[in-house]
Amino acid sequence: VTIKTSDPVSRAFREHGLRRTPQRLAIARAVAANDRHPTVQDVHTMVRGDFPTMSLATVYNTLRSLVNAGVIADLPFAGGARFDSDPSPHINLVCSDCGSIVDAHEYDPMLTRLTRSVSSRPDFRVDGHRFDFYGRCASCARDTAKPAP
Amino acid sequence: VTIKTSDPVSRAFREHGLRRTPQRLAIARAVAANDRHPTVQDVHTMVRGDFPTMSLATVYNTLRSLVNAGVIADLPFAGGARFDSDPSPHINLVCSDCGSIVDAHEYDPMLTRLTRSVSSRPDFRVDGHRFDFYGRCASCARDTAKPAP
DNA sequence: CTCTTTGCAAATCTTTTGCAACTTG
DNA sequence: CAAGTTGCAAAAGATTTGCAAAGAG
Repeated sequence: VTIKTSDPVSRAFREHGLRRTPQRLAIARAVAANDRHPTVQDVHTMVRGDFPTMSLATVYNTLRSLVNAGVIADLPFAGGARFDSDPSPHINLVCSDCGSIVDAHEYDPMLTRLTRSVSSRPDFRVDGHRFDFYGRCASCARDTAKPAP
Repeated sequence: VTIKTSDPVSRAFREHGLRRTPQRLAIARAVAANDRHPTVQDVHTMVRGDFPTMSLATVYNTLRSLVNAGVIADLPFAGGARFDSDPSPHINLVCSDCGSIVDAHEYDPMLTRLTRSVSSRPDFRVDGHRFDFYGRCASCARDTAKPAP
């Protein structure tokens, strides 16, 4: 299989010394191309089209590698982990009803300052972060507003 | 069993319409008295001294009720949930080595402003939050600094 | 008396691991 | 070649659920 060597995913693999197997690249690209914060199952489903024999364990292992390399971020939830293709500081708006997770970038400057500040603490060496708000997205709030008139 | 009716835990139960069974009060007090962000197992162990027959399922169910009522916050992690007796906005410093979670309150004013700001969004109804930094605590950073000289 | 909670066991789910065969660097 | 990966199946945990008995309001 010929593999493009110049895209962001390939570059990230190079920089982090990850082996560039077709499966791993497909998994990394699937997450990178998806801003819905997919679950492991989601990723497996996305990739299965091109790699029908790929096992769920491989998806788990690869996602773990990518998280350890800092290429993506994982967001553990009670019902299973979600993956965020953007590991830089931003807020996640998490809907408890429909499970949607939307990035809010309006607060990035504030969070960047905050991260810098916490990173300079002598008593803690920062290497990751997570900023979540939980609640109801617009459409779920609407649904709940007038359920049984 | 006679139950004090004036402490914060009892009050929270009243306000949220939770039944005040001895088991539930003990679980709530165990979490309230612990600032280490205990796991479900931790809570079970703490309460077993007084209630030897209490099952893990009861701990799970009760903690869920308390989270739903907003009395405590849960922090899902890959290895299981941790519980935070302080549901108000603050930063958690999570050590990836030893698993310690320490509250950092220096940033509370900033987070309170941030929370107010996000809460006023027309497209999202906030009812919870989570602000984590991951990395190494002082003592784990020290251990890693000179492992094999 | 009614509805909730408890305790125990079984069931579900998510995530990790052991291993042999196969690839990548 | 040597070390890292893949697939598959089994294992390990974490969390939930079904039910009958007990308890709270």
